[in-house]
Amino acid sequence: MQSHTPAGRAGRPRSAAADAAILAATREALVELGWSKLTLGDVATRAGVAKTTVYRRWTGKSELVTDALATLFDQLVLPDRGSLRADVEGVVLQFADLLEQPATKTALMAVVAEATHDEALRQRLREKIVARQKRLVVEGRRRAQSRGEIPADVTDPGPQIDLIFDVIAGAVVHRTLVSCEPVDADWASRFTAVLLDGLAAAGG
Amino acid sequence: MQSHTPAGRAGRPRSAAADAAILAATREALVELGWSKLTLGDVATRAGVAKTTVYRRWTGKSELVTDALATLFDQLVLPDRGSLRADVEGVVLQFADLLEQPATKTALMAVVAEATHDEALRQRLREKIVARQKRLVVEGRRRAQSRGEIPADVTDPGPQIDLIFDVIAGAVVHRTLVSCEPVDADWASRFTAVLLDGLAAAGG
DNA sequence: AGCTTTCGCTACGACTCGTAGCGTAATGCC
DNA sequence: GGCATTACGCTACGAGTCGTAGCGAAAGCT
Repeated sequence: MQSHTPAGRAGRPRSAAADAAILAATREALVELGWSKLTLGDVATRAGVAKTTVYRRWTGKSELVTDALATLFDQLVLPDRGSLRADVEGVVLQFADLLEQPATKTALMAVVAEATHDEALRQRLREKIVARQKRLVVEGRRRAQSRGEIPADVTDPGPQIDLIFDVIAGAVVHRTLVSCEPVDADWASRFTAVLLDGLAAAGG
Repeated sequence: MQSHTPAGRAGRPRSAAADAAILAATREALVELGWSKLTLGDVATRAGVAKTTVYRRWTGKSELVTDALATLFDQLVLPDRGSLRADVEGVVLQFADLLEQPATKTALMAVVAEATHDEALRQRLREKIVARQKRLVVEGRRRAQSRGEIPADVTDPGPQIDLIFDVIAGAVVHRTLVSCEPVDADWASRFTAVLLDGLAAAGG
């Protein structure tokens, strides 16, 4: 949200129900209208609140959509499927499912586009989406190490984690949204094989 | 362009100079204003033409920006650096340079975002960008085969070409625009190693 | 020449923008 | 309970953009 209710603040507090209604209305409007035709006035009407209530909490369309998008990405989890390979395939398919949702794909690309010339929005995107989802890579690595599938870290794992994250997320996004081809079980299997074999051979 | 001059058509032909001026003005406006603040009226003013002239050739902002974007992507070539590994690193760095240009990054993401809910625009994107750039992968493979670095095709190479294209383009785009980290020589080297070793081990 | 099409220009109604002002509702503090 | 404070819904506003229409003039094909 744009502003948490300051602790010990006098006066009527912001309605949490209004926050939720606005975010839900934003996701709904993204599906029906897409980014460019989405208006904050329309979102307010759908949410059953006044337009001014939306503007009191978010400074603009970009910020609102970013927060609505974050609620969608937080659906992602890393189910334990028993092996590194199966875990990666699982997260690839799960991410692809998320990108199949019209609200997700429209919002993600539009926010990234706006962020290219808006430093504050870039920061928001990093905090609420990138940093939160990178946890999946960290967790997957940790699990694979505890299973003995990959060696424990000897050097700083940061760069490798970044590389893996960009390759997985980038490839899935690109195939789904730019090439407009489906990410099915076969593609996920072939992609995972290339990634894991490449990491094993190249040594990170 | 939106409409080629029909052959053997009577009357005054469309000005090719106006086409070029409009596309150049669009690239310029994308840099300064980004997608959401770019208006066709402003583009017309910058190009030194009337607003109606723009609307006669392109049906909307998305189509115009897509064509302006295609002129930027057509800068990409595949220099022969002597080995598959060097060729891939070269194209990765070249693509990263292209995405450093403000006009490219803003336009690419915005067009993809609009394309998620516009089938005609998706088609235009595939024709003018995706299909044209996939040639780089095809050419790189052909060269590597003629050098004997990889075996000649036994099965249909189509799926592998698609996979390679999405992994390369996706990873570079994601690192540059979503993670907002630079694609330098070190990253390109590590990425290329993972990709090529993975393809060699996984066998496509 | 004569015909056809494009060009620049102006104007138009419709829409969205983000903000301001009002009276009312809901809460914390005393 | 009463009061100060803040959020809320509503209405209205000027500014800006949208995409289109109509006009006379310019430019090129046959």
